[in-house]
Amino acid sequence: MSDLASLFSSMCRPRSRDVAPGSAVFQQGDPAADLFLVEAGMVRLVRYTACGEALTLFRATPGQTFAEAALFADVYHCTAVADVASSIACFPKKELLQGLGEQPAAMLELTALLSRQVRELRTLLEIRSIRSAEARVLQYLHLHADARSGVLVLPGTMKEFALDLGLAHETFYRTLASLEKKGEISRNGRSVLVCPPSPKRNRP
Amino acid sequence: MSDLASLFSSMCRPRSRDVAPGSAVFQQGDPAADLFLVEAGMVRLVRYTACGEALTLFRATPGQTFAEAALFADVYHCTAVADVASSIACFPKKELLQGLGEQPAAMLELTALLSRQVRELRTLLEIRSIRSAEARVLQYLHLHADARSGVLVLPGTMKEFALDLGLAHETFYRTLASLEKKGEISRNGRSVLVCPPSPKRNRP
DNA sequence: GCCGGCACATGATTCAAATCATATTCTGTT
DNA sequence: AACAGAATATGATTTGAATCATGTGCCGGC
Repeated sequence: MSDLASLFSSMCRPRSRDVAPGSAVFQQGDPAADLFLVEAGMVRLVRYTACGEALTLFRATPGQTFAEAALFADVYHCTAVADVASSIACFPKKELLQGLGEQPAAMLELTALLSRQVRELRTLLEIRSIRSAEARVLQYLHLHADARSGVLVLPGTMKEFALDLGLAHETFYRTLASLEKKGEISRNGRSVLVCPPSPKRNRP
Repeated sequence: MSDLASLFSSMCRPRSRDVAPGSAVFQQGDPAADLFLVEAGMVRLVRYTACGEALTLFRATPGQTFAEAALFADVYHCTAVADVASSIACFPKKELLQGLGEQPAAMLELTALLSRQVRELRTLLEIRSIRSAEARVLQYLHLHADARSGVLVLPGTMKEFALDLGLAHETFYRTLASLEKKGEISRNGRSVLVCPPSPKRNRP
């Protein structure tokens, strides 16, 4: 989604690194030296509480960057572990900061990207507070479908997608089927057409 | 939370503006001219879909900024309405952009703030995907309580707080009571002490 | 000081989504 | 081509949070 990846790549050449399943990319408290991009596999960010419990904060999947906050911190504030064998690209923080300092345009672009991310995340949070599975899915579709055509091609697998929506995948399948039966959408595999007509009035 | 407010204030003097209940601060499609800070009341950001339905994207409460994305857009991408009489501060986008351009330090600070917001929002999303009310509340408390003392003073009313967690307020009251009975926490009004002992191992 | 409204609190009931189970299709691999 | 594994899909059952109801106590306005 976020094109932090290409922004980073434009400013420094990353090193590639393989991570064995179960091993850590970095530990909470380590000096923050690099930012990362998942190329394959999955990396989970966890924080350990005083109780010794592990709390998952974020799951980074291929194409996603993680530890962006390292740019502005001395040490990593959480631990990154790979549950499955993964491949990641490492961008040295120093080089990125230097690049940003020299290229105000890049800095501005980074700020714009982050700002867009904030907006997107807030939207996701708002969607998550919709109780009804049907309303939630419909809301998401409406917000993300192409405004003109009403078409949306679901990125990744539907299973992952359901997880992003905060639904069990079974519920997601059922909901899509139900929406299609009601004529709210029509589907063709991963491609969904959101039906525009029937203007309703609801102001929650 | 976010100190975008003070950053903005340091760079330009805002105009204050009162908004009548039910009226709009700006409309989707209007030229993006200002960023805003809620001083009193509440402003709701909504987007209208092709179907004519209104979708709430975000609720800004006193102290929160909204339409920050206006910095990087030509037009507002959503509509801002006040359901109750509200008072807002308006920061001209032009002045902010100029200020940021002249003060690289301020730009860097803005970037850091946004980066922190992204992290916080991701954490909230991760918390929201925890099904069990008890686990969800406990997770939140662990993440936000003071690391040393384990103390957390709930901001705002408990009702609002429950909403942030994505729970019905009744469920939140019950959950707190249940956690206290189990000895996981102890409470004194809005001040909660998270009990640190009993190290457990769970890696979801 | 009285009253209205709201936060706080808890009990009873409902209901929708999670879960468990099972089957089919698809995809990639040997 | 045969196979394993995973995604897709749907049915049956359970569960736990939402909802409805009701009550208490606190605070601000009159």
